[in-house]
Amino acid sequence: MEKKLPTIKEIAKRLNISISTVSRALHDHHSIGLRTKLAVKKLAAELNYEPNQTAIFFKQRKTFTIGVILPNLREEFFSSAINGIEKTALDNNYIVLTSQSHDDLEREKNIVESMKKHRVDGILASISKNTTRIDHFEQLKNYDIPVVFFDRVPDVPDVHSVSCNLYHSSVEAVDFLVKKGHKRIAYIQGPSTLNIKNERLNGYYDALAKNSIKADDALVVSTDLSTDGNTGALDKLLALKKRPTAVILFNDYVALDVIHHARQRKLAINKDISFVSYANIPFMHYLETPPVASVEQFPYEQGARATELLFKLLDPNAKQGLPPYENIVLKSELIIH
Amino acid sequence: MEKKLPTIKEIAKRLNISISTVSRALHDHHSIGLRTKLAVKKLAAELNYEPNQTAIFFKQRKTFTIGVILPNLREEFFSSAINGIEKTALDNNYIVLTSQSHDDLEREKNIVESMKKHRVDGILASISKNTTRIDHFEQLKNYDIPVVFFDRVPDVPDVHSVSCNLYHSSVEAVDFLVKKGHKRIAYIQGPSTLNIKNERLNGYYDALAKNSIKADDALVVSTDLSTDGNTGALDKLLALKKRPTAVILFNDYVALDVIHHARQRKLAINKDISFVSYANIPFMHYLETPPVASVEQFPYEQGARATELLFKLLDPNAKQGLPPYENIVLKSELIIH
DNA sequence: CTGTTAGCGCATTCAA
DNA sequence: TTGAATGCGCTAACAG
Repeated sequence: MEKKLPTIKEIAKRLNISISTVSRALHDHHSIGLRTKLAVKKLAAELNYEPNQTAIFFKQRKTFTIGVILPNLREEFFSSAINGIEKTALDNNYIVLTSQSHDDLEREKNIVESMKKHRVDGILASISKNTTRIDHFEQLKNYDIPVVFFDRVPDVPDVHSVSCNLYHSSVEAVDFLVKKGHKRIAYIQGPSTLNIKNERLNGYYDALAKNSIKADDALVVSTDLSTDGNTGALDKLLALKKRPTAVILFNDYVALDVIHHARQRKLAINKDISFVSYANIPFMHYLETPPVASVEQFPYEQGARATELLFKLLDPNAKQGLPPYENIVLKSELIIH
Repeated sequence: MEKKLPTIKEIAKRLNISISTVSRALHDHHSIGLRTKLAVKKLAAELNYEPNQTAIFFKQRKTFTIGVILPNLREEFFSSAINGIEKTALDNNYIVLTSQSHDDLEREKNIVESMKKHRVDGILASISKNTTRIDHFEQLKNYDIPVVFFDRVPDVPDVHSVSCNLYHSSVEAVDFLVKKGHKRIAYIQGPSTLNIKNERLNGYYDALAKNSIKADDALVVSTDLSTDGNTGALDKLLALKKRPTAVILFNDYVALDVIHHARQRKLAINKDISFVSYANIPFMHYLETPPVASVEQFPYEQGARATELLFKLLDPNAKQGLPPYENIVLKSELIIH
């Protein structure tokens, strides 16, 4: 039942010329007779000829495909990043193979293997929260598959990356809250693996010091980003004799759970307690009581920049002049709502 | 700088046997000597041999890749669908190429072309709201690329599809509101292209009749799904002398805008006005005043079922017994919150 | 049980 | 300006 698609061979036969002539004609090779060229193109159009990309991929050792590995697509942060990636990729005639790790390291490894098998030309990755070692990415060097990490980047020197520096916004966040009159400012941090550089927490501590507020270790709690972890973290803070009046949250998804939970515990949000968060996803605006401020991390730009960097790495000409490892750092912004 | 990966040729040379013997050994072909087989496998392991998939794709005329075309990934509805698709695909050793049409027909066409070029084995699609003709999908028949539509399916008979019948839930939704005491029940419908079968509206009208409520055309308004369209539709209803006390909304994304807008207009939600919606995305639970009920459309299952159907179409053995066009219809469920 | 051969569709080097 | 020949890595039909 196989349909037989036209090939250059077919065209060559019909025109009684050689395969290579057809190939050249279709590629507008300089040394080709106008007559034959036109004839070839005409017949090609008639036959509805289209080159078999799999053959070309095979021959060129390129698939014009980039793989994207990220924790999940459910979070608007990552779907925005995908938009930036897709845009840049499509502009370069590349196509995007996306796969979700669901924050599972084993899955992440499988995806890498699968993408390697499929011979993607390069990979963009935002690592899972359980990824501490990146051997599965490192091995790709043996296959000439460059990797650019974005947003969730591993804390090692010898990788390419695009990320957002959250330090200054973290300072601003505390400043903002202090200016609003808050003195007991808590902080709910994420898993340590995503926090290695600790920009958020360092900013938090530095800003407290700057504002002459004594840091209180009881005010810093952790979540594993699960709903239980998120609400549990809030509960811990609410159990303190001296409750915080403001809480800085690891990101907007933590914020969703925490704000929801605070409502259920009958707290008057923005009165009893105020929240600041990270990510600034548009969705939050639908909440009746969104965080009073959120740190914009520019997912679209991160995705786009990471893709551009990957293309630079993929370009054999430009490759020479590149520094061994490029680490692009965007500046986050505190957005007051 | 090209790294040279080991090939079966290389293995053959080193072992002084033929290429085909190596190939067979690696595939556990039955007629192969145990000694040679082990030797081959041993060397293959040592050399870190991995078959070049692009060569195999080329030879087998298969890429083990399925393309997914959908309006966007931002909506949790579609990212859930992707999860169902990814799961099923990965279980079958397929990989998923996803692309967003952003509800733009031209883009959708480009994606189809691009996927065709990349020789995906099959395509899953949820069409854009501007897609009225599906020639760009139809032509894929000439390339033996089967297409299965899901959720947003074109209203033509000769396609494979998986969708969710919303009629009964629509009736239930009205019944539910009537039972709650509502008599003026409005309906905000989506673009006509996504509404061809009109299951929502038919259910609405039938249920009104069943409950002896006279339908009022002024209570049925439309949105193009943009934020302005959504809020404008509500405004139209609020401008009526006799305002509705309940509104059924095309989907949860319309609901987000409408509920937000209603709040801004100082309406007491669930008191002045109540909402019922479609999609039942988990995100809505974070709202302080989510719709009182929502119709579950099972995106994950739709994705999974559509993928299974696609694999059936891809399977040359099973293909024989298939009906020419399969249209799987799931039953939606009204979920009371 | 193993080797030989051909070919998938195309690009490309070498000859003419 | 064109053609012939080669090979990319692998599978499989055929032959021994």
